[in-house]
Amino acid sequence: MDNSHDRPGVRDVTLAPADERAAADQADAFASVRNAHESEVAEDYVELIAELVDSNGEARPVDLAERLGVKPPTVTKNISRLVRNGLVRRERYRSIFLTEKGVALADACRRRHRIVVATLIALGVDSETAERDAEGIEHHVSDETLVAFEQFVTSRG
Amino acid sequence: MDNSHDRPGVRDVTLAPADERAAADQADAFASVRNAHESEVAEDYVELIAELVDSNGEARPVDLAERLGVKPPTVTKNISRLVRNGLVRRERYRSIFLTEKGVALADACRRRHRIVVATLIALGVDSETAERDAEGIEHHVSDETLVAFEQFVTSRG
DNA sequence: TATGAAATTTAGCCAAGGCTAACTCAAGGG
DNA sequence: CCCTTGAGTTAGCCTTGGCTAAATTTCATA
Ligand SMILES: [Mn+2]
Ligand SMILES: [Mn+2]
Ligand SMILES: [Mn+2]
Ligand SMILES: [Mn+2]
Repeated sequence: MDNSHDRPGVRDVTLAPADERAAADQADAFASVRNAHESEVAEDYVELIAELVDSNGEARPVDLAERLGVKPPTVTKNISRLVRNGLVRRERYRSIFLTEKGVALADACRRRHRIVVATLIALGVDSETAERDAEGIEHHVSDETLVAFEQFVTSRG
Repeated sequence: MDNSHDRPGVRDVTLAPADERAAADQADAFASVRNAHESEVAEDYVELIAELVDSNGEARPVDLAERLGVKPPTVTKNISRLVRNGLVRRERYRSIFLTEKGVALADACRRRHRIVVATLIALGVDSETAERDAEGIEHHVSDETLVAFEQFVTSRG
């Protein structure tokens, strides 16, 4: 299929690698998703810790576990990773608090969460479903897409 | 802390269970996300297998690996799970094909994928970013949200 | 202040989904 | 017809993030 006349200036040479390019782009997209997965737990935890600190003055593992729908040992294990990554501070058998880095991440996540929920609602999704879907969607919304969402929700009262 | 008797209006009766309700809803949302994660690989694989069969007449593990950005042994292992779940058919050292169940899932996933991409583009996201973000977002879009997306993209030419 | 309940952590299990190294198989060219 | 080469698989490793059971610690209160 010779379509070199379709795009003057673009030679057939581009055709063979076009497939490879597409494959590479697709691989990149999948890699991005896998990458996002690695940050998901961290993001949800710091977001939730920030919420609990705001409303309760502290974030207890037992409350995190209840809100996340997991068992306390799971929280302990995941918190250890957050400590390793410098996102939270912990004293044994006591509550958990965010480091500065953790606060920064939490703020960004909360903002993104709100914008995603607002966008879904603006698109006609009911608020319960919006909240539920947003919890997963948020982690895959790039900065650029977030800007588009923001534009959309603000540009309509 | 038993304050069940000093109730000047709403405070105690509604607040205590309201919190639990909110916590339970939140836990449900997180559980949904974890659940979606378990289907993600299956969805991406059958979607990709369908695409490869359409364009190449067959889906070879080596091509799946290239498109997914993973190594061949990873594909082999994941395909084994898909076989276990009745989504694909395989003869050793040969190509992979979808079962009826796999075709059904692939069709649904491809449709959803297209709608999510179209929605992002309609919201002003450029098509590369839309494609990239959609690869992750799609798995967290509920049926109801998908309907809203569909409405949105069709109701604007 | 002693004790028991609740919270937290530890230990040890599991499945998913990545990887590399090494092996097996299929197929085409010489 | 063999042999090389590339595709596919197997074996075995790792991390993540779930779980249960059991140990440990804190804290309220009797
Ligand atoms: Mn989330
Ligand atoms: Mn969130
Ligand atoms: Mn996907
Ligand atoms: Mn997809």
